[in-house]
Amino acid sequence: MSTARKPGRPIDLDLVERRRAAILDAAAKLFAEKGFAHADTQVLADVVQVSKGTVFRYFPTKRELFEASIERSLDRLRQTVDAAAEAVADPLEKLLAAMTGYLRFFDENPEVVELLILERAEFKDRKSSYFDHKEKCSETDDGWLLLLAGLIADGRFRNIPTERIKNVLGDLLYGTMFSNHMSGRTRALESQARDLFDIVFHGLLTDAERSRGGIARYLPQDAAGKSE
Amino acid sequence: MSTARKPGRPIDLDLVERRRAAILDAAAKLFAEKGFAHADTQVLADVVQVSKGTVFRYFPTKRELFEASIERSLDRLRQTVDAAAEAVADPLEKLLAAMTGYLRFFDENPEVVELLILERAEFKDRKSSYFDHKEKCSETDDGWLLLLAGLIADGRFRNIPTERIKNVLGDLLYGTMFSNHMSGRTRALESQARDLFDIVFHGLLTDAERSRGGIARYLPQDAAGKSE
Amino acid sequence: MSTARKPGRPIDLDLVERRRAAILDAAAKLFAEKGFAHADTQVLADVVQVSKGTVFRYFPTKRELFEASIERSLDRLRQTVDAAAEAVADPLEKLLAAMTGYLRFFDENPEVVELLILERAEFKDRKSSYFDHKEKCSETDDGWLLLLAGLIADGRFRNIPTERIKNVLGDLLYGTMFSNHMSGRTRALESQARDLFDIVFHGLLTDAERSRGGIARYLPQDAAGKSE
Amino acid sequence: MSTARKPGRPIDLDLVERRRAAILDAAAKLFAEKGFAHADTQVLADVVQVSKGTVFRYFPTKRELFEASIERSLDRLRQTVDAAAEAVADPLEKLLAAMTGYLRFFDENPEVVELLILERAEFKDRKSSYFDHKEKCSETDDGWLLLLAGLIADGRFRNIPTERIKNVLGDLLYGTMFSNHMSGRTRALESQARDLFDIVFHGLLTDAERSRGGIARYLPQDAAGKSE
DNA sequence: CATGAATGAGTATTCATTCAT
DNA sequence: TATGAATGAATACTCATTCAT
Repeated sequence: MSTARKPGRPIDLDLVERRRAAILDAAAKLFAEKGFAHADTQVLADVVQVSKGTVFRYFPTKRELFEASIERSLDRLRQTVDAAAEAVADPLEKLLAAMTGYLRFFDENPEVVELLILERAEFKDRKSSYFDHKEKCSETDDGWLLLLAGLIADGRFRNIPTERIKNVLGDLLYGTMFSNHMSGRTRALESQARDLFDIVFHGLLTDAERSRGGIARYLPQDAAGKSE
Repeated sequence: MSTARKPGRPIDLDLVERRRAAILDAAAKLFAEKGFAHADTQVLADVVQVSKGTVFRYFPTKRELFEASIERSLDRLRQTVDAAAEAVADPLEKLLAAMTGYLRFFDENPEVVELLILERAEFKDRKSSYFDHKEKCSETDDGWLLLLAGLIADGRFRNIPTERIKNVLGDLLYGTMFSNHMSGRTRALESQARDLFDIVFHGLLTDAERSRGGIARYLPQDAAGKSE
Repeated sequence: MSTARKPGRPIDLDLVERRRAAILDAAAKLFAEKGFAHADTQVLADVVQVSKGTVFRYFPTKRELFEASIERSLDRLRQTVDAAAEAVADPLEKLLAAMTGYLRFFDENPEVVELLILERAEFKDRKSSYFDHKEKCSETDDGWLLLLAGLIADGRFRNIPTERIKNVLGDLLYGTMFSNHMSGRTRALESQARDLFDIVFHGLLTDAERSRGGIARYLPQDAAGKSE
Repeated sequence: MSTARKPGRPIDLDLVERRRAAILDAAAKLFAEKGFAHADTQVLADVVQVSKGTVFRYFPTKRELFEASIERSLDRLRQTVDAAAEAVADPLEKLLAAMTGYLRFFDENPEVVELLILERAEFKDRKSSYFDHKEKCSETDDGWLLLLAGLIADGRFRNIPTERIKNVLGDLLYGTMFSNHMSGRTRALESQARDLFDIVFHGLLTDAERSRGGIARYLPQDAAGKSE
């Protein structure tokens, strides 16, 4: 186990990792294209140029293969979004960059959307990997909540509970992403993002309407939201 | 020989309609619970208390059965939303009521969300019934666009292209609905809706930040949103 | 039961017969086209413009319907052949006419060949209607044997057992008919018949070869045929 | 790494061939007995003592299994006939041997007749394998036509177009074979063959009748056969 | 008598998973 | 460790036949 090489055929530990990745990538594409049930492991094996037996050595069941490929995709999503956010310094700009990065990731990796759909379609028992992943990240890293809190403290965001902001933004992005994918929307991503951000950041109401009391007046119970 | 009555057993048209509905309702629940492939037509027949043959008399293929059950669900969604909107007169209130109605429908009929997911998972070739339905309704009835235009004309909504508003609100609701369903969120629907509306109608930014120029300053190109 | 008409709606006894015939004719075509299993009684009912129930009133099972339609076809075959034979007086000419009539019948009614094939394919237990029919006719009417005997007595045919002649001619026609149908042969029927008759009536051998002893010399055992 | 030997379980090519043959033979018998539709693949698998899955590994569809089993039978027919013909030297004797071999093959392998019938009954779209096979063999090998031409040149056969002779003999055998099978004829094959050959080689007519002009006088048009 | 809605038996095919080599 | 042959569970769909009206 040391760095000292043993005689004979070297054990290519790296091969294992490369092969695992190759299998997962091919699996993601195959699942996305064919659906879970119709994705034939034989086809997968052919694509990766290993035998079916080998695929099952790496992933003992088709389901585990599927879960692993979704996990890998979500890791890449997180990395992409984080990278986009880290490229800028200003908190608000960071938020915008992250949101755009999120939409762009799914735009460029449409098979990941399919995986999310398939997971729910096939494994209703299991909690969605997407939300599971999201939750886990939140537990270990409340960076976005801090960022939102900072924006509020700086007087740039209205005083809305940060958790709530996070939820609404998350839902908006999630829905936009799905919507884009499933409806076949083809608008340029950047332009679409700007329109969306304009509305959610500035709100739909005019200043006049807001000063008149905003939507609170129309909501069934007046225990509505009290902000700012 | 006088009347148009043909010989033989008369047809009970009402029974046909009732049975069709019973099959579709049972099918929706079964599909939602088991997924498309694992929903056994024999089980369905047993539930509805008819023979398998009868099920296939009504719907010649499992797929057609599925599509019909989704169609029926979407019709019910539309009716629910329309009814909610028509209960109030003020345009803004109408909009809020419709949005709440939408979320409530899926909250009360969670199997419909499953159907939407299943449809995409199984029939990637077919355009999503949801968006198809949406599109068809838009073609024949641009009521919501008119309502939005009215709100803008009245100075209550900022001057944003109505189509864009509709898209963003649609995506927000779509995402929230999915999100609620898949993440198992359990918040009271009314409370959640109010929080969501607060953000999207009033915006996230403070008045101070808005008067400073809003988010336009942070967006990659300044062709951003021009409001009010 | 007399010719005296009773009051009220007349019972159209003829209708029964006409309908029976219509069903059988349509059935023959349908069976021939689709095969036994794939011939749908519903389709048959639609064609004849009666209900499925009515079809089953006339023929209690699909199989009986099939047998009846084959029986009807074979009756028509017999009539056709008999008519052709009766049109001429000379015995040899009669024979030739009958054989030509046989081939022409199947040429003009190809669906009958299909029925013969289907019967064997589906009902291996039952004796072939064709041979059954042939046998029955032979029992009641040995006209062809008499005719052959006459030809021999007249010194026109070689002295071969008439039963044997009948068998060989029967097999030759049966095979030619099947062969024509299944291989899609398109030669004009008359020309083909003449070629065939030439060989079977005159034989393949030259006079020289015959006078040398014919084929008897080449046959395994010399108990061969002793003719003339 | 030196030899071409791949890792993993080696392939037993011989087993594959033996198993293929076993499946085809069992299939031929099963089809012949039950008919195409009623031949259950599970039963076949049980007979061959493999799993149903294995049967489908060898033949992806029931139909392909059927076609392969018919093909195998026709290959065996050809071999049998060729072997019978090659056992003798004299052309005429060769012809007689081949014809007898043909009849004997079907006598000893009655299931092959059933396969031919089933093929037509089930797959009306496909050209009959029998005639297809026959055609293919004729294309590559006109041995029989040459043999007939030789017999004519030698003054043993009348001068009839060889193609025509081949057709008539083919039809006669085909019909005799079917006839034997379907009518349940039980005569000793050799005896039957001799009777048949006697007629077709020597003809039905007496010398006297032939010298009087043969059948040409009785045929509708006198463009009949001109022989010898 | 006629109708046609309802029944339910019968079967090819796919593909994850195992395991002998 | 890699291979790929073998396994067998699981399921939509058709259509003859029945029978209530």
